[in-house]
Amino acid sequence: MLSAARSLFAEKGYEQARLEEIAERAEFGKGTLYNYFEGGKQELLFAIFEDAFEGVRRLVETCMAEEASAGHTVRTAFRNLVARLIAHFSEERATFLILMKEAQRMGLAADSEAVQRLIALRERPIEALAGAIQAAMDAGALRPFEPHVVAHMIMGNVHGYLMYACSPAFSPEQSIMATPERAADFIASILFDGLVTAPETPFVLPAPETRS
Amino acid sequence: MLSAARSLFAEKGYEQARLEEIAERAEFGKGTLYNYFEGGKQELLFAIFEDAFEGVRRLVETCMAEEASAGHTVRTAFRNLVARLIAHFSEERATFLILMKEAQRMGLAADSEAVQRLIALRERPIEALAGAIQAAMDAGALRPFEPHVVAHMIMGNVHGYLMYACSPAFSPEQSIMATPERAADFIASILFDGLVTAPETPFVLPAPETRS
Amino acid sequence: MLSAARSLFAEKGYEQARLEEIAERAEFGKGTLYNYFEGGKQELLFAIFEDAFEGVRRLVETCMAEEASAGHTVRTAFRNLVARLIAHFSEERATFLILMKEAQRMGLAADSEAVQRLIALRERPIEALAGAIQAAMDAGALRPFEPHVVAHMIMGNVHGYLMYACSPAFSPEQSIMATPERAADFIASILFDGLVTAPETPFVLPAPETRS
Amino acid sequence: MLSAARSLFAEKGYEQARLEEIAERAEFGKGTLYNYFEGGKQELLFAIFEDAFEGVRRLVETCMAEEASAGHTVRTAFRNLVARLIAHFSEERATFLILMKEAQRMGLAADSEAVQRLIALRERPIEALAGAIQAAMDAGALRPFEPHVVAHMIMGNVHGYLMYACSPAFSPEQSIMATPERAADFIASILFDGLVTAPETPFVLPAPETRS
DNA sequence: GATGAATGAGATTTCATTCAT
DNA sequence: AATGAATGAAATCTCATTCAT
Repeated sequence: MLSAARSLFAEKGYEQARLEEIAERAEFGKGTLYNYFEGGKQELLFAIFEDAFEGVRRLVETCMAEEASAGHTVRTAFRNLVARLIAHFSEERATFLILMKEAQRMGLAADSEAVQRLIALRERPIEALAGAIQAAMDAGALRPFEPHVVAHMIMGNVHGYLMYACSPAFSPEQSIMATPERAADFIASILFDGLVTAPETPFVLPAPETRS
Repeated sequence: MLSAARSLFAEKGYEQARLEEIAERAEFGKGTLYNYFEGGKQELLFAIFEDAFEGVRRLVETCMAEEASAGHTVRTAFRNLVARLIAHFSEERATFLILMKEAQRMGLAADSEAVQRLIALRERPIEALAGAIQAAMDAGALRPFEPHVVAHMIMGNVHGYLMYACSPAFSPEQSIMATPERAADFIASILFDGLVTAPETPFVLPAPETRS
Repeated sequence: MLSAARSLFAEKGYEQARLEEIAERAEFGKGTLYNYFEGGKQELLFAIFEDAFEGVRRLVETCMAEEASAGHTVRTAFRNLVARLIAHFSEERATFLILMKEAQRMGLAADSEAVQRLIALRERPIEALAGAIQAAMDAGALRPFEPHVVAHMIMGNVHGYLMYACSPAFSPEQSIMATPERAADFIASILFDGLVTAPETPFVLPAPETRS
Repeated sequence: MLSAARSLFAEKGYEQARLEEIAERAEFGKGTLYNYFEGGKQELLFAIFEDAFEGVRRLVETCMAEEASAGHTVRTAFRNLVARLIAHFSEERATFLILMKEAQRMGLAADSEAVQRLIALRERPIEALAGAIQAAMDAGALRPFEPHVVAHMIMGNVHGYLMYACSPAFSPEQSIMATPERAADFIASILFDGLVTAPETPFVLPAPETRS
C-alpha cells in the first residue's frame, strides 16, 4: 500500500495524486486505506518520508562502518559513500522523486507541526553523516569546518547530481557522469580536490555567441 | 499582480494558493486576472518563472561582465558571482521559494508541454554560467570538465546553501556561513580548493555516541 | 434558497437532506450556496431557526399589542394568542416541522457553541410571552407563578396540540380540535379553567378491556 | 448492548452515533451486533423505543392501579401519576433524551413503514392513560373531553416540564419546579385548577422594557 | 476593461454493512 | 457465535474558470 502511494506520489506529485487511484493501484478499497493510515493522505506521505530518510541514514551508517573496517582512506571512504548514495537513489527512483518534490516543498512551507515532523526526519541522515565527518576532521584529514554544514553540502551535491541526471539535458553516453561510479568520482573530485588549476588567471568574458 | 501571486505562491505553495486571495491581494477582481493571464493560474506561475530565471540570467551576465572588466582572477570572479547570487536570492526570498518549491516540483513531473517550457526557462541562467565557465576553462584556469555540469554544480551549491540557511538548524551567529559574504567564501573554498587536507588518512568510525 | 432548504429539511430532516438536493430545488449550483452561507449546511439551518423564532416573537408581540388595544380580557387575549400561534404554525408547516425535529434535537445535544446559539434564539419568543404574562399577573388576573415557566407551558401546549394534529390518530372531523379556533378554545379551557369538575371523586380503575 | 446503544444515542443522537463506538462500549465486536439485530442500526433504535414506551405504559398502569387501590381522589391520582412519570424520566435520562430527540424526529418524518411501527409503540402508554381518563370522566370527575386528547395533553406537559428542566434557563433552587414533587404539584395545579383568577381583567401591555 | 456571482467537477473522508475466518 | 478488515456509496466542501453585466 505504501508502495502504491509512493509510486503515485512520485508520478503525479502529492497534491495531484488522488487517494482513489492510490487505493486502486494497491488493489484495496479507498476505505481500507484509512484503517491503516488514520491521518489519511498526509500520514501516508509521512510514512513514506520516514522510510526514505531512515533508509538513507541506515545506508550512511552501514557504508561508513564498512569503509572503516576496510581500512579505506578518508578520501576513498567519502567517495564510496557518494557512489552508494547515488546508487541507492537511482534504484529507488520513486523515493528520490518524492524527497525532491514533496519533502523539499514541505520543508519550506510556513511553520507548522507537519514541518517540524519532517525536519526531525530529515535530520537523521544528516546527523549520521556529520558524525563521520567529525571523525575525519578529528583525524586531521578534512579541513575543520562545521560538520553539519559539510554534511549538507555533500548531500546537496548528491541530490544536485541526481537532479541533473533526471533532466532531459542529461545524455549519459557523452558525460563524465555516465555512470554512478563516474559521477561519484566527479563529485568527490570537485569536493575534495577543488575545481581550479590556476586561480590567478584573469577572468575574460566568453566571446559573445549569437542567440538563435 | 504578478507580485501578489509571487508572494502568495511563496507563502502557501502553488496548489494551496487560491486565485481569489491573489486577486484580493492585488486589489483586482478575480475576473480581471484572466484578462491578463488567459492561461489562468498556471500561466501566472510561468510568468513568475520567466521573471525569476531571466533575473538570474541577467545577474550572471552582468556580474561576469563586471568581473571581467575589473580584471579579477577566475577564482575571485566566481567567488563574487556566488556572493551576488546569494545576495540576490536573499533579497528576493519569495522568488527563491517559488523556484525551490514549484520549479523543482514541476521540473520532475512526468513529461508534458508545461515541463518543456519550464526547462527551457531554467536553461537560460545555466547557459550564461556555462559560457563563463567555458571561457575560464579555455584560459586553462579550471580543470576541463563539461561546463554545463560544472554550471549546474555551482548553482546547486548556491541553492543548497540557501536551503540550509532557511532551515531552523541554521543559527547564523555561530556559523562560518554567518553572512552571504562568508557563505560565498566557504562555497568557493570547497568548490575551488577542495575539502581534504590529508587524503591518505585512514577512515575510522566516530566513537559511538549514546542517543538521548 | 432558504425556502428550498426549509422544505427539504422539513421533509427529510437535517441529517438526511443532501446539500445537492437543496441546491437543485433552489435552482442554484451547489457552490452558489456557499457564497451565501459560508458555514454550509449548519449555517443554513441556523438561518432558518432565526427566521422561525423571530417570526414567532413578532407574532406574540403583535398579537398582544392588538389584544391590549382592543381592550380584550386577559382570558380572551391569551386564548386569541393561542389561536394565532396555531394558525401561524399551521400555515408554515415546514417551519414548524423543523422546529419540532431539529431545534428540539439540537437543543438537547451535548453543550457546544451551536447549542448556545440555538438557545439564545429560542428564548426570544419566550421572553416576549413572559412579558405579557408578567403584565397579566401584575394586574392580578393570573395566579402568581414564574412567568417564564408559564410561558414555556403555554408554548408547550401549542406545540403539543400541533404535534397531535400531525399524528395519524388525529381525525379532525370528530374532534373538539377540529379547527384552530376550537383547538385554541380547548387549550385555553384547560389551561385557564382546569380539567376537574369534582376533584374529590375517588379514582377507580377502568374496566379491563380485552386487547386485540 | 442495548444499554450501550441507549447511552450513545442519547449522547450524540442517532445519526451521529457510530456503530463502532456502540460496539466498543458494549464490549462486543461490530459484527456481533448484527447477529442480534439483523436490521442494524435502525433495529437497535426500535428496540430502545419498544423498551422505552413499554416502560412508560407499565408505569402508567401500575401507578393507576395503586392509586385506585389506595382509594385516592382523581385529583390526587393524576397528580401522583405526573410525579411518577417525572421521576421515571429523570432516572432514565438517556431513554428520555432518545424519546425527545429521535422518536419526535422520526414521528414527524414522511410516512413509511418505520414511522408506522413507531406510532404503534407510541400509542401504548397513551392508550393506558386514556383508559384511566375515560374512567374518571365516566365517574364525572373530569370534564368530558376526548380522553386521547387529554392523555396527550398530560403527557405533553410532563415532557414539556422535563424539557424545560433540561434547559440552561432552569435554575432549580429558585423555582416552583425545584423538585419532581413540586413540579407535579404545579402541573396538576394548572391542568386541574386553571391559571386564571380574574378572567375579566382587561389585558394591558407590559411597560416597554429597554432592550440592552 | 473590470467584475464577482454562479458553477459543478472533483477532492477527501466517513461509516453502515458484509463476510471469510 | 464472534469478529473486524474490507468496502464503496455518499456526504460535504473547495475553487479554477466562465460570462453577463
